[in-house]
Amino acid sequence: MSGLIARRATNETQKEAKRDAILIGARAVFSETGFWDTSMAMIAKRSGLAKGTVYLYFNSKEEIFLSLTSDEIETWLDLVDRQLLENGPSDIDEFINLLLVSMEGRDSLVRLLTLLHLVLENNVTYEAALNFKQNLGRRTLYTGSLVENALQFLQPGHGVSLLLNIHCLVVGWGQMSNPAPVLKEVLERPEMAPFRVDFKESIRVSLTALLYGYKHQNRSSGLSL
Amino acid sequence: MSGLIARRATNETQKEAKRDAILIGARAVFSETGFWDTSMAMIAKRSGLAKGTVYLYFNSKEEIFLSLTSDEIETWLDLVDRQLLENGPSDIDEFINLLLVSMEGRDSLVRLLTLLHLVLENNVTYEAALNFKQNLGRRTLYTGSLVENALQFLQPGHGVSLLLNIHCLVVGWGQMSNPAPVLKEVLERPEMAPFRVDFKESIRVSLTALLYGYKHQNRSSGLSL
Amino acid sequence: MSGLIARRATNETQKEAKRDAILIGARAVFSETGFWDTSMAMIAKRSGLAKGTVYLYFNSKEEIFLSLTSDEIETWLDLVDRQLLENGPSDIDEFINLLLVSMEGRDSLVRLLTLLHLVLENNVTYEAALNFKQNLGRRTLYTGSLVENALQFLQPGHGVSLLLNIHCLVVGWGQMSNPAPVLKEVLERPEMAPFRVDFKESIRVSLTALLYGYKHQNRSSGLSL
Amino acid sequence: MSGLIARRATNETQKEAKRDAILIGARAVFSETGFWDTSMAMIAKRSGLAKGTVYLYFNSKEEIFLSLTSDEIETWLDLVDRQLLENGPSDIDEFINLLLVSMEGRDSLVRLLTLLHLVLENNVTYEAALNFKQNLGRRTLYTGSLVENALQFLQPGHGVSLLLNIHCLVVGWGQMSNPAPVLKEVLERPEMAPFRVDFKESIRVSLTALLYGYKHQNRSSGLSL
DNA sequence: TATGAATGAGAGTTCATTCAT
DNA sequence: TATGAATGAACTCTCATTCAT
Repeated sequence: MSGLIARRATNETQKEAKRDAILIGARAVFSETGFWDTSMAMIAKRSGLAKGTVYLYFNSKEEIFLSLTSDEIETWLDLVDRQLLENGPSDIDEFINLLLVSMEGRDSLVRLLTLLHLVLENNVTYEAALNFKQNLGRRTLYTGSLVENALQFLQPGHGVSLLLNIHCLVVGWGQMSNPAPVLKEVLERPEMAPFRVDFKESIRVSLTALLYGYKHQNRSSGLSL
Repeated sequence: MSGLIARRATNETQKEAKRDAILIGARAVFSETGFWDTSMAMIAKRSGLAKGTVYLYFNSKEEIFLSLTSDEIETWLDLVDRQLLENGPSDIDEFINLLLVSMEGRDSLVRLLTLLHLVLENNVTYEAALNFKQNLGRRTLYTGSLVENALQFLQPGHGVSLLLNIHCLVVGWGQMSNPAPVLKEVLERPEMAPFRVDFKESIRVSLTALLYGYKHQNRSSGLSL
Repeated sequence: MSGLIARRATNETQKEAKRDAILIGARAVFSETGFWDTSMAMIAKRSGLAKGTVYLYFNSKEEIFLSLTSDEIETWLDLVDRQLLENGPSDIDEFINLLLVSMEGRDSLVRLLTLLHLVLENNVTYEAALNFKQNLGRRTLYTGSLVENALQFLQPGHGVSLLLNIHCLVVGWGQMSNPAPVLKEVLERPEMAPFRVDFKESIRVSLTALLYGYKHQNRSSGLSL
Repeated sequence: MSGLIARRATNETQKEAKRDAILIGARAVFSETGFWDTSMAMIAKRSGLAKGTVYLYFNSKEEIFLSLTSDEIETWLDLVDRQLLENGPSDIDEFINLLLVSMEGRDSLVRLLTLLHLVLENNVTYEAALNFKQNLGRRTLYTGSLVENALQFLQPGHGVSLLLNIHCLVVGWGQMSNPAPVLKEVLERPEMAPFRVDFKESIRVSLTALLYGYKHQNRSSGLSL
């Protein structure tokens, strides 16, 4: 009996392993070749599977992307949660530091977030989109509540708003600080200095102003976020 | 007669007119079909020209996009400049109102900015990228200086930084508030309410906090942006 | 059943068969339409395959050509070898007869050789060129040694040189004796008589003089080829 | 009156000059880019004329090629004629030397001859082909007769045959000694040594054997060429 | 479940040729 | 006569997707 169950479990495990193999392969290829220039064939080859097999697990390149992004966001949120619970930052600067540290070495997350919006425009089924959004929605609500705990001046519900705001900043500054090769070359010209941007520093400055602004507003009035 | 586009452009003015015809066609197709799904053939057909003719004026779909974006940004900056000079907003809320009004009806600008970063990753020559950036760079520096005049608490050079910041917010909130069709459907579910976002309102809130934050910082200390 | 080409080639033999089907189709189209005016689409259609399928087996029209040429040359060399071993020609005239007989009905070989040099100028990868040359190189060295056996007055190594010389004559006279349609029409005019050329006869005459010349030189002196 | 004639003459001269400009431009582009990869647009640009203008003088790229080739062959034949008349070579080796010297620095002639046969397969009108062949035909008959004078063992009419034979050798060895870039790389491998070929040396060896062979045959019998 | 051969629509791009100016 | 803008057919090659094995 336990043998049977084990065998079933093993099969499930094997399927999970194959899914993971695809995701791992896809992550590697995306980061090397860029999302738009990678084909399903490349992902299959990198995963050590046949093209047809990949289609047994994902309906499209876009859904692979979605799954990958979901994982990366969750991992990051897990880390943020842990830090919020452990370190209990009590002021804005500590909170921002915590965030910035949590983002270190997560270039690929930034890249994925940057693409996310556009990837969702094609080849994504309702089911996949729903699943993605519900997962992350729940996850975000939870982290949002932790954020509200950390930053006492936030009104209820504004933890999530802040997270969305951070998402915007990450996407916006992420794009600007990771220009395409041609642009990079252009930006190296001396007159382009005002438009060269450092991701971490930009996030820090914007977020600092934003949070002090919120705090100030909430103190001086009941202005809603 | 002058309104007609010449069958055969024989001077610079007529060529400019033909270029514009292509840009107008392209804008229409981009907005209906989305950038990624429009082909040069579609642009040509919509402009009433042969495929080969389009290639006489632009090297690629991407360069058409760039030209279009450049035009739209400039038109918008022109408007902002005019408003700043005429209305001379003297406080943050007036400034933000001016900005928001200037953006009304400019959905296509938002859409273009949202794509800009990714479009630049393909088929754009150094020359095209340089031309684009230099034009806009100069333009932005000018508007930046006007902004500094309007918001006296800004340090020199921070006008441009603020414009970049606004760019980030526009891209970030623009993406979130214009979800792809599948996502839109998903977001209509009741539990998704916290993630439904209104562009104008979100920009207003973020920008307000950001600017009050800046002002506060600059008043209380010499903290650099 | 074995004669049929499998819908889907699942093993090496079937794949070889499909490759052959493409080559057969290509040969037909080349000879009807001429190499320069045939497209991959035409080859695909003639082979009863989809365009994409042809690309699974060959990287370009040029590589199909190369493969075809390689096959035809090898078949011809095989025949020459056999004849040399069986008939053991012992004088120049017998040798030349043997060669001429071996070329009968090989118009397509002549045509291919005539184009070979130019086809190699485009779309041929190093690998394809290397493979082609190594195969034929080995093959030629072998036949060259048989030729040396047959014509005792040849010095070691001169069998291959003679084969190259023959190649030159075949290409040169092949071009002249197979003029393009317009030229053919022009050559029919009476005053063009001196420039009308018969392939077989021209080869015979040139080769005879060439070989008697060699023989003479080698007898009277040690003059190297 | 003379003014009118002069003006007409000038116009004719100008037309001739324009024709020449095209030919000079074409020669340059052909030698840099190769015949197959040059377009009419490139020839026009290089000649400093508009595309349409080129079509006023030539019907196609191929006819430009033909005209160019005709010129180069004639120039070469002129040189050979002069040498034959001045130096009056009386034996085979002197004759061959004369020929080889006359070919020095004429790589472009060799290249043109190599392509001639294939170029004639497309876009050449009957008139152009006729004109080409008649010109060169006459020219060749004359040089042929001079050759017969120089090499006394040649029968009447065999001067032209010899010239055709030389044409064959030039084309054949010309192709082999000027391999396409890929082939060149392949031929640099050590095992390819037997297939590396020097144009001048190969021509000399082949021609020597050929002529001694002819001479020998004609002495010992009445065997026709 | 896994494979990878086969498909074929369609994208980008070029260029000989025409013809309004 | 000269121009060069405009054309559009044609070509190569890719790749998501299917499906026989």
